[in-house]
Amino acid sequence: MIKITFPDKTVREYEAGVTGLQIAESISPRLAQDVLACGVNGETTELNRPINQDAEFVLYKWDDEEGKHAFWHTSAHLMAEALQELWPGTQFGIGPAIENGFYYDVMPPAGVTLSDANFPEIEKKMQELVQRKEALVRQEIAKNDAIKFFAERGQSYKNELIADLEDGTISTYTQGNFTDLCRGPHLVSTEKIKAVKVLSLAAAYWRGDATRPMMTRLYGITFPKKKMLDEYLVKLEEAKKRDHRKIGKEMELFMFSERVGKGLPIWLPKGTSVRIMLQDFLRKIQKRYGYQEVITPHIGGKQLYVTSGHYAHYGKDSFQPIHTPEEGEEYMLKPMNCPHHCEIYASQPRSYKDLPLRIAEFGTVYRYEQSGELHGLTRVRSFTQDDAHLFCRPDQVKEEFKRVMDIIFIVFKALNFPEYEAQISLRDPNDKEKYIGSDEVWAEAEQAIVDACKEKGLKATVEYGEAAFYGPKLDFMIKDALGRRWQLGTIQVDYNLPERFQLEYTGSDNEKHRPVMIHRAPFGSMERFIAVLIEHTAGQFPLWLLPEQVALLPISEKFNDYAEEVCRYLNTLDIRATVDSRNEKIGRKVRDNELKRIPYMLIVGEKEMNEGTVSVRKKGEGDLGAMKMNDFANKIIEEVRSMTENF
RNA sequence: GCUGUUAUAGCUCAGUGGUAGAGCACUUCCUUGGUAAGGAAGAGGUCACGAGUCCAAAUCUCGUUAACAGCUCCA
Repeated sequence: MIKITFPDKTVREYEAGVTGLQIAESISPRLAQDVLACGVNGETTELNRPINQDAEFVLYKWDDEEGKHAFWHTSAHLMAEALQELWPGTQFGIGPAIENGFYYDVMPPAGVTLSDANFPEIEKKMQELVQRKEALVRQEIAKNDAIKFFAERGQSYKNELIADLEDGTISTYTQGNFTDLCRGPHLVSTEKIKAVKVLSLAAAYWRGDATRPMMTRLYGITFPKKKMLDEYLVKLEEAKKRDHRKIGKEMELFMFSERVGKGLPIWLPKGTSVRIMLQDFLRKIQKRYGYQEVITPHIGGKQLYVTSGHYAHYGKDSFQPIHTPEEGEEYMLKPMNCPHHCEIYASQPRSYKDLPLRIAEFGTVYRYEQSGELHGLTRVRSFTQDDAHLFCRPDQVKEEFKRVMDIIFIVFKALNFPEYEAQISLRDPNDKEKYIGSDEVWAEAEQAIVDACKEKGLKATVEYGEAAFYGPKLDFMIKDALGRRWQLGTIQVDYNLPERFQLEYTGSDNEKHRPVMIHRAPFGSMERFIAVLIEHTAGQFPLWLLPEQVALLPISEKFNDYAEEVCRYLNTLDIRATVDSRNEKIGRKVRDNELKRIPYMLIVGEKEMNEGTVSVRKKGEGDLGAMKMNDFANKIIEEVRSMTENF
């Protein structure tokens, strides 16, 4: 007998060799039906693998990441099986489960080109294969046998993968006639896959290497119930409606012009208004946290970037230098604000008593992003960072770091971004050559970040090898409407620039010391932040961010005067209201755009005029009925206050 | 940058070798005061740009530019 410990710490005894499925059956038949995979001592495995010794045990259903993962991973195999049947000779690369579904990189046989026209037949074949209720059979295989097996089937990509694996750790999974090199885990059989959809197709380099052949990547998603697929597809459609590029156009927030250039956003009046409100909001907080705002030029002498080291690193991959009529004079568009700020620091002698020095700037920078990378407002070639550089003593790093985290938390809270992810990026411990600075300072800085997160109770994933070459960092990520992750807030510790710019301060010991620099941007960039904000709110910004909070619609021109009067009254209370000029003639005509943008609409006619009231409609809530002007004004003031007072 | 797809009215799109289309939006007039009203009339397009094939190109071919999806990249 062996002891099986469940997550709630209860322990049950089973015969040695019991499988996860049998354990599930012993609890309830319903559970046995729903369960997809199980965890044994922290390792996710198949339900039919025997358990031979005492173990911590957990069952994974659809709602668990591990369950979904196994489900989609098996689905990837199913799709591969379908492709093999439809186009024999197809070579397979890798086919993992991803956040939403799975993909498989394949190389169709010569002469075959896959397109979305093939999706229906692939789906049909997958469904047909599901009907066969094939079991997935795991087999441990010796390296040489594996190589021979896949070589016989012409699967050279698989053999390249095997070459990197250690003998004794190699396994395959077979369902029907399809055998794949795979670590698992999988479903016991494909029969649970009830709904399949091939979503899209794209090219991807083999192993992400641009010098290697380009494979066809097929994305798909599957569900245990047909209804779930339908719901997912509806959700996808909904997400597309929230796309910031679409809403930005509709709301006239920003635009692009082919003649101005790709990746160069142009902020329209309404977008500019939102952006200024956001900047003012952050200014208010930064002032409280001891920041001083500066303004620096959009270009800098080439020597500035030679000094900073960016010229050597990125010179060729940036916008090229600007030349003046004078021979040999070169300027570069600034790709970041740090060097300018370093010059500010260096402009006068600094004492330890002056530190930390916090220099902030809404600095517009220009980066030559590859053309295929450009994406709405989230990836552009000219953007404005809500940048700041903190120059501090080494012993102040942790404290400053925590203060920056506070600001980021305030921002996320004020804008209602509860679902951010935090990532600590540290050095690759095996490749210390890549990084600048001594082991000690790195260890110290990394520890400071980890400690700061711990002390602030922030859950962050740690990624090794993701640090910048000049220091470790903490990034905050938010997902857009389609679940793509974008980095917004960032805090980075930098030992490189102070060194390169020979920055110093005089310590209490009357000796010169080198300050530590912290780069930080709570929004990341105004462009990206607003893009994500649009997608999260579907364009319905918080009240305090809006260009106008209230639109007044007179039912007919007879009531214009009353509307104007109400408007003036609201304005005296600092409530931004306007009579919608498009509706002066006929009050009923309301443009979709106005309805999308403005949270409150007041409709006035004879009844209201006589009673001194307004008919209130709130976006998303509909008709709130007639309200006395005072009551309405108080309601708005209360609403705005409740959102802003905690900042 | 790479692979693929796309580009027609302000917006969403149809048109696939033979005189440029619809819905919404816009302008004017009529009707109606009530939350995306109805009717009539009208304006708006070198069909992204440049070459080529053809009697004839929005349509076919090539190139350019831009956008979209994915890959690679992101100081």
